[in-house]
Amino acid sequence: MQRRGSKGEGAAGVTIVDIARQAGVSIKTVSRVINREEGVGAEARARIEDLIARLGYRPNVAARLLSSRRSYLIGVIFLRMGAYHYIGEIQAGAMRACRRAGYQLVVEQVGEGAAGPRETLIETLRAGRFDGLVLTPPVCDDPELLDIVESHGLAYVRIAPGGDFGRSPYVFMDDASAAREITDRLLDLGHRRIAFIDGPREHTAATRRRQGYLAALGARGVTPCADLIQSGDFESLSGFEVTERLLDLSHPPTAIFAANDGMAVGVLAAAAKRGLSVPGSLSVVGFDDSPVAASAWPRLTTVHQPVAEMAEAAADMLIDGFGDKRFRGRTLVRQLDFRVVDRASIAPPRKSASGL
Amino acid sequence: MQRRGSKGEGAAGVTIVDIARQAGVSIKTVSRVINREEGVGAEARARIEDLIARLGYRPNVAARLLSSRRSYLIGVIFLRMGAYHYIGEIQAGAMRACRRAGYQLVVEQVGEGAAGPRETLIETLRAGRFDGLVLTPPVCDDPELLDIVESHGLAYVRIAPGGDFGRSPYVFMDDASAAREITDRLLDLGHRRIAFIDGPREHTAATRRRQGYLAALGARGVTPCADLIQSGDFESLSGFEVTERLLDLSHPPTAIFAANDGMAVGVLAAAAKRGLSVPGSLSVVGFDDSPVAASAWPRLTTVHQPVAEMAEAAADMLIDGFGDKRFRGRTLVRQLDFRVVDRASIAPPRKSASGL
DNA sequence: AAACCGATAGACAACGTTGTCGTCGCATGA
DNA sequence: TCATGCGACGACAACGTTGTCTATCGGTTT
Repeated sequence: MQRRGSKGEGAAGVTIVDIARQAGVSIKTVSRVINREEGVGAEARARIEDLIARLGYRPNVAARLLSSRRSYLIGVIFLRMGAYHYIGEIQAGAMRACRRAGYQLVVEQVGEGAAGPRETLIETLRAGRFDGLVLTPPVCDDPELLDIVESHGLAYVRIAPGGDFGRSPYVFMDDASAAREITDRLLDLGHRRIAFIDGPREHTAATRRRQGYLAALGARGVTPCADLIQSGDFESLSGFEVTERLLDLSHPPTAIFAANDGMAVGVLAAAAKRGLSVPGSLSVVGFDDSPVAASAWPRLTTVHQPVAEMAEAAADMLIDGFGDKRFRGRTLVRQLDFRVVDRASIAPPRKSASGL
Repeated sequence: MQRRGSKGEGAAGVTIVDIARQAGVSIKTVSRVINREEGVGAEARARIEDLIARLGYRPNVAARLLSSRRSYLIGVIFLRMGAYHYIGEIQAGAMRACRRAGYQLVVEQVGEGAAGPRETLIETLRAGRFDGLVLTPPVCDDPELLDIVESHGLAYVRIAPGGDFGRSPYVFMDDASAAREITDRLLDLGHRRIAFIDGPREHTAATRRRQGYLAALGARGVTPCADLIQSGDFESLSGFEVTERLLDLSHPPTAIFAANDGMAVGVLAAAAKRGLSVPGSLSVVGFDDSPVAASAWPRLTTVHQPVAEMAEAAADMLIDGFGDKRFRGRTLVRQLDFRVVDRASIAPPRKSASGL
């Protein structure tokens, strides 16, 4: 039928048949070696492994899929990919895990264009054959989408889900502790009037960050002042506007903690507009360690989320799970550590304000 | 052999055989319809198409690949994915094209970890079966990597390559014209002492931007002053430092054009530090329309690169090319339009300076 | 009327692997 | 001595599609 593709490469096109013939065994035996199955003698195994290495043999993914229904494909699902800064890191992390285990990573985006997330997800799942899925926020917080995935009988791991924790394996970071720790930084410097800019309600991580903030204040006996807790929508403009209100207060804050970096940049902008130096006259911290945090001015003190590591762990859990009868009933959870990134946007409060 | 997977879904698992049986034709005829081949009567075709739609049949990717060597997989190759802000847009764009044509997008990263880009690329190409590749900078500017791709006989399209233009199809944006146009904005406002902050030498786009800047000055008869052309490294800190030097000049610039947004933010910071209002006392423009540009203060006037569109066009070219005997000898090029994003960081120069 | 044609369609093998089942040789225990 | 069991391995079908080759049919040309 088809001619053997005449690649410019020597090694390409080696099949299991070639190995079998040269090793003087059946293809089934070679298959057993590849898949680490029992029932192959030590010397035959050694001979075959040596040949595989020498000829640079790689199993044909398609044939494998066709025969065994395992695709060695893991999908990462995003909602509107352009919008999030962390997608590169997620992919990089997931890819590390995939490559280690001989898997490939397929990226999919749902909810772009005319069709809604539901439709595109169904379409995606039908078209591609995935062994498992890594679900990112906010996809992983939509019960309806989870239903769809489950109805396809697909294994999946969520990254930083907002709730419904019993439902599937997931990886997460302790937002509350991180928020508490970065608030402590401010407290340690002597700040007492610390404002908090919340995120949108549906973003449950923002809520956990607020709780951490409150816990830190509580632990030092600082009573949180309602005026100082304002809500934003994670966009920098909201950070800007809220800050204007905050600075107009009769007794303005000496430090502002924004629940994400985007809003923190807005805080910086509002301060710049008023000629208020940061961190001299106002300290600012963000959350996420997004790229803007590093290029903002001054460089933003923030919390680094181990995004790549979370994705790597998620993919690892998925791959390990495949051996395990597809997660049957087990619920796995992995927590990863955050890190406070000390940069240049915080300093002790000016005397006048700190005195009190 | 294997039992038919008992999916929770009705439609999954429909094969070409089911369609053929219900339509009362052979599987080959169905195959012809799917692949838009000739030789099927109108009514048979209609009947089959109807069945395909009703049963929600999707060709099995693996079987197709195995049989025809077309994988319907397009790879996008990045170098260190975490590092660039535009990767989400690139993927989103490429995915649009893929989805339209029934392809899937596989993301790959080279040069991460111990192994160099060379090794990981070879490994990647050997493991995955791609129909074609979209190469992003700086991968697409490494002749050695291009050699590897070519030696595998793979079709590829480059996005914004820096040189070696005859070598393959590519898509690009006219950096020079864009730089010229944004410089004209400044000139139109009356600025004559316009500084330019260059990028790192290996970044060929920076060079083209500088040429555009020079061309704009030349067209108005403004002689560029060597003092006003300084080099940076695309990081915001370098923008800050260069600006300090610039502002210390006996005859400082009234406007600064930074070759990317990151450095432009640094310019803004340096101005803020000196209490120089932007755009009142100093106009600033950047390039790229990266996320920081929109959230900086004041919001940065910059050039929007059609990143998503370029990726979409690249994937389209690839897919179209497959029909065409794999690009045999043809060199295709597509140019996409930039757009100057007018925001709040430029204004006419103060009288004292503009007079001259 | 014979020969030929193009349009339409089907039979069958092939792609490269894994799953199932069977066989062989040899050691073990009764 | 003979069944019994076990470890090592092979034969063969199956996965779902496409490529190649061949057959049928109605109409046109000679």
